[in-house]
Amino acid sequence: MDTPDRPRAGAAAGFEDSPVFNFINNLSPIPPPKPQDTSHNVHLFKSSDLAPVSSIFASPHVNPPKESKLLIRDDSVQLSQDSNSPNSVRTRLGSAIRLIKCKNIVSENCSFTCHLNQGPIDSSANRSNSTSKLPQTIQFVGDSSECGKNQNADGKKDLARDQESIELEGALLDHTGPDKIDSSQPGRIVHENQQCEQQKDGFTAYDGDYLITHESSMDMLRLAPPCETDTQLVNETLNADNVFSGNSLLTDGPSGSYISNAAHDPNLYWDGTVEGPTTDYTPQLLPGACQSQSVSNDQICNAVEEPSDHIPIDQSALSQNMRGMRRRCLFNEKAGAVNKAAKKTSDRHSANTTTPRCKTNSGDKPVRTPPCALPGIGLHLNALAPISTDKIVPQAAQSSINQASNFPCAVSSSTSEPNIVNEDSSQAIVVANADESGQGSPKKKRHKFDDGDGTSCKRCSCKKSKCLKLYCECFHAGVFCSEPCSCQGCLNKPSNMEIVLSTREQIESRNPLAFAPKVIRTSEPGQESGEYSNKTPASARHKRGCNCKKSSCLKKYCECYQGGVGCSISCRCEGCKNAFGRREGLGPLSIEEAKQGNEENSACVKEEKKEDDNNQLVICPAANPAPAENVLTTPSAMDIRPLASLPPSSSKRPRSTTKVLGHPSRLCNSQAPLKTDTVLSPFENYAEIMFGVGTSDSLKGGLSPQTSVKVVSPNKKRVSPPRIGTGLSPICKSGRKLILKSIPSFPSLGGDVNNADTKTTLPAP
DNA sequence: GAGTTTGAAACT
DNA sequence: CAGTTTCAAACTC
Repeated sequence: MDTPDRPRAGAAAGFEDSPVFNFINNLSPIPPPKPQDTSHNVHLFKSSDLAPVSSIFASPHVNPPKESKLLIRDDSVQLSQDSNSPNSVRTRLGSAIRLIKCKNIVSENCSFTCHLNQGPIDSSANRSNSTSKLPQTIQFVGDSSECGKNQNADGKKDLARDQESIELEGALLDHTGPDKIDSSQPGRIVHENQQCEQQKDGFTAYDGDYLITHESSMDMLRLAPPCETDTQLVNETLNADNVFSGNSLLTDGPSGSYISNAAHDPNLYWDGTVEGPTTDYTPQLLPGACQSQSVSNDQICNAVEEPSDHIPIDQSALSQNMRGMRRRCLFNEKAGAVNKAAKKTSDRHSANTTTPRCKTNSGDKPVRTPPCALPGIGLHLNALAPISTDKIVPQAAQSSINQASNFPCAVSSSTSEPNIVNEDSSQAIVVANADESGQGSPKKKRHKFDDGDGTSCKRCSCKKSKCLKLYCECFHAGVFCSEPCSCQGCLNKPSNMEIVLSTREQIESRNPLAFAPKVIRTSEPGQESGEYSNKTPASARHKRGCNCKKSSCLKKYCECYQGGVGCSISCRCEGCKNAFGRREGLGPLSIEEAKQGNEENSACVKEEKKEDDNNQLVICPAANPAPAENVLTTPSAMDIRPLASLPPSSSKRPRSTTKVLGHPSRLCNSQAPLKTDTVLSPFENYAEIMFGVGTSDSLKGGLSPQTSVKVVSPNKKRVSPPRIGTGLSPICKSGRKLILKSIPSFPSLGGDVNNADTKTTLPAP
């Protein structure tokens, strides 16, 4: 390909002249020696495997439970200079970090030419000549008209379109170790501008990377077999820094692992796997040589699981990769099913690649993939299962937010801060994948996937609301719907970000508290277990109180009960028997009463048994509706409630280790006017998805319970928590939200002066 | 799994 | 703001 201007690694230059090199150049790619390894790989653009573009577009990336972790491989992502570009948007969906050049994503003519090198080059070189295949060329020609939409003169992009573009790009760019083409070779995508040199370490040896460059001068991406046309490409694959012996270059690495280095030029590396429509790609910026290294999950898996398959790994090269390796390994470990899951998912994906997974009918459930969490949106996501707060890629999120919010993309690439891929989110996704096999009823899924994390998919089953109303838990929670959802005609997808955001704004305008968490509770397990002496957690609070009539606040119909908090003055319930605390001077429930109430839920009984004697102290937090002051000043009172007393099967919100969204009590409202402490931004979770759930360094330390205490001081001295833009309280989510200030929301709530402290660089709306 | 109940959300 | 309708989750069978 046409990359005359690309700098070449010095080593590569010298190597170029070597006879071996020439020989290699003359060699045709050979198919991967070990097809069985392909199970870990995703199909690469086989034309048959390629889903319709629409399908690709249709697949959101948030909360993608089905997305194999192979897709989540951007262990290290760094902002490049490109990220500074207004056009550059990094989104983090699910665990994947995506650097997106919005503008350049799709070329004007929207055509992609992909040259796929199917065969790895055998390091032994001698054997390479046997079964060579010609590189496949795949061209995608999109609707130019639509493509044009992406590039509005005013710079405003159709968000959805961008999303599509992103996804499309991701799909195209994601290189894969296609099972069919090259099982072991995760392709490598290189942004056209990249002058970076990509190389594979000896460990991966395989040089069958797929280089994708923009075909057009601007935006086109091309997959080209490095060995094919031009020796330059091969040379590029050689990294001066790396010990890249000619042999290694030729070495066929079954694992197909590769590491791309941007030794010379901070350029974008589009590093991802292509897996049909759901493929998640991970563009990576490699600002520094050898600093950014990415190892695909499957590669790692292979390395870990199937060492025997690998050619002896060059230690030095391996060492370079160790970080990524370890991380991924750790990831795998956490995943529990780890490698197995990975394999399964990989296999599944492989199988899936041949089948269009997206349904176009509104009635049909579109295939969703993170941030969810995720994740995918994943993100989330969907994904996004338990996302650790400490590992996030805020920049990406910011970019996403900006884009979504029509904010000027002002992502600062200056962020030297290494973007840490949210391993946990990845993990979550993996777990989700593992669970994927057990797709049962929505309820089962709900419980199964429910991590209690507000960022995880709520597994809604909306039919008429299109998941754009508060009826939809996902929407309400601020997460994109994802695979586990059984909703119909869902519009709560990253691809519809504009709609989603606008709808949210609309709802918010009607009711600023609409998206406020129903219950806010500390996420500290210890706190919930009555460990309140030192750690006074943020109290569970009522947002607005329930209005129960028949349930007597003893069932999950009752928000309060569901949130594991007692009813408060703000409630309008009748015959309140809330085990967690009755409304209005009803006085604390006796243990018996509480138990009785809990026992109405069978699940609750078990937990009741777990309660220790301390329960008596704990049970009635809200029972005595303390004066507002008390509530504010003695937040711990409500927190005292034993974990056991939580609504048992309240699989969704109340979880010991997870934050519970709750109602800011009226008291809170009155006194602390819901200023952020009690209200989460409606966009918060979306932001989390995109941001990767709050992850500022400050947060990495994790907000200790003490932090929460600071926010709501028992001394009545209110320490304004860093208010995150939209009423985001550190209390709410263990400090995961600090980065969300940029998110426009809750204007009414925004009285907090702390807003000025926005950590994000995004301009407020 | 289908139908019912429930209460929040949305609507008027 | 109150009353009604709509909606989806929770619940029951």
